[in-house]
Amino acid sequence: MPGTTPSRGRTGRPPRTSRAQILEAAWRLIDRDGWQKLTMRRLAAEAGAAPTTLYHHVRDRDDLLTQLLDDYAARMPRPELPEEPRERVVAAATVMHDSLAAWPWIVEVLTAGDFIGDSALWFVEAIVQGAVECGCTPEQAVDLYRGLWYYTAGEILVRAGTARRRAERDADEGGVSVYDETVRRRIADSGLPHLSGLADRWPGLVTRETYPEGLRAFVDGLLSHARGGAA
Amino acid sequence: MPGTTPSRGRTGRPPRTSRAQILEAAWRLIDRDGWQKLTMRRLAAEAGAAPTTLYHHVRDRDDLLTQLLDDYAARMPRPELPEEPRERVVAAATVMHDSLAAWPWIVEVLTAGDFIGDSALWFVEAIVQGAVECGCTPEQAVDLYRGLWYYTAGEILVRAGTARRRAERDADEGGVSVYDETVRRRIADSGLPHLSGLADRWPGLVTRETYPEGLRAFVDGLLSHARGGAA
DNA sequence: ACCTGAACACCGTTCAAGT
DNA sequence: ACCTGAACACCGTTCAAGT
Repeated sequence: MPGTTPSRGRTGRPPRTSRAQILEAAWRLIDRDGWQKLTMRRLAAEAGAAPTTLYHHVRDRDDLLTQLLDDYAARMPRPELPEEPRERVVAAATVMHDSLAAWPWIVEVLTAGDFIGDSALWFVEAIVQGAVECGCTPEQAVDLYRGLWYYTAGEILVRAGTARRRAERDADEGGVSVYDETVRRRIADSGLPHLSGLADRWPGLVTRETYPEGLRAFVDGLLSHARGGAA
Repeated sequence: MPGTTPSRGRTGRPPRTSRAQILEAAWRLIDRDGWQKLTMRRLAAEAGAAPTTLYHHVRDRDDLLTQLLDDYAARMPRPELPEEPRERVVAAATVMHDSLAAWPWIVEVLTAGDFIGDSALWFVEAIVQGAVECGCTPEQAVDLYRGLWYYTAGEILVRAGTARRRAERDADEGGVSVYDETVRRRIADSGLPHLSGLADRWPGLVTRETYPEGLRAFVDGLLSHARGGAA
């Protein structure tokens, strides 16, 4: 659906390429073809401009990705968070996770490209605040945030990779997953007692959604260590 | 140092390109120029062959990366692990982390490309075994492994990205880190009370090595949840 | 069998030239 | 100002042809 944001005062003149139009075309392209297909040349075609025109609005490809990131961060939901500090931490991390899981490529850009968008700093604040209210020192609160971010980013990247791989390898076939069967056999043939015993159930076990449980376990562990629970 | 592994029975004949020679050249290239520079064409040049020759030994670029992965996995240290099951889990995860942190690109390939190499399955086994001996069900043990892997992969990817970014942006400058100063100011100007209060210390706080502490906290949290510690 | 050059269909980016 | 075509220096991969 092009032209969702109408250009005001449209005349007969050739359309000028605006920053907003470029970002709009980029989202359209990502939606339709996946973010791997977001190249400067394809984006230019989608926006109806010459490839070189883009360089009047973005410094380079990295800058484009950063702008897309900020655009997305500005759209992220900002729900009311629970008063209770531990629940506040869990809720903030969950929002962060769910927002990013919808667009795993954002995390790839985040880790490879630039810093988190300013408008997404609020949940860092929420997590640090919750941790401090739970009795953490500022250092411990930042460590807690970092741990949760590593866990969250890793979960999204690993699961997105697995999902893509399964989809690619099973694209031709119908019915049973060739990918799952390959993995099952490798586990079964590993000669490792615990793994091979679980081989038949492995594909099911590793696709279960376990982020929320892991998050709560991690938060509890980090808070109890901060309170002196560690050796 | 080319030709570390001498080709047996060298004659006057033009050297045949072997799988081992290709992998050797690939490691040399990665060591020297970074893994981003590992292209088929550059690899061919490094190996002293035509680009097209590579396709006799690898199916495509993905296959090359998978072979490099297996090559690396086969070299990973396999230390004796502690008897005590909780320490066994921690030790196995630490080996996994330290091995991969030396070559963060491996994790990128792992998440984007193919499954973990067969020869690296032993520490999955070690973690699952330790968890079971701690009283976990097989499901819980696999969940625990997955959680630790997400945390580990995320830590490596995020920190490698930050380090590379800082290095790139500070390449020209000497002395004070421009990158650190940029981040400091963004935190300070965020208007978020806890974050802006920490702005001056932020660069130091987020570069600290906290993997080991986070790991122990996560393991404790997961084990205590598995024992019914959760709500 | 093993290797190759030429070719195809792409990239990101620069820059002088057009309006 | 804003946009462009031509060009540069790359990619991964295929394929018919050479030895």
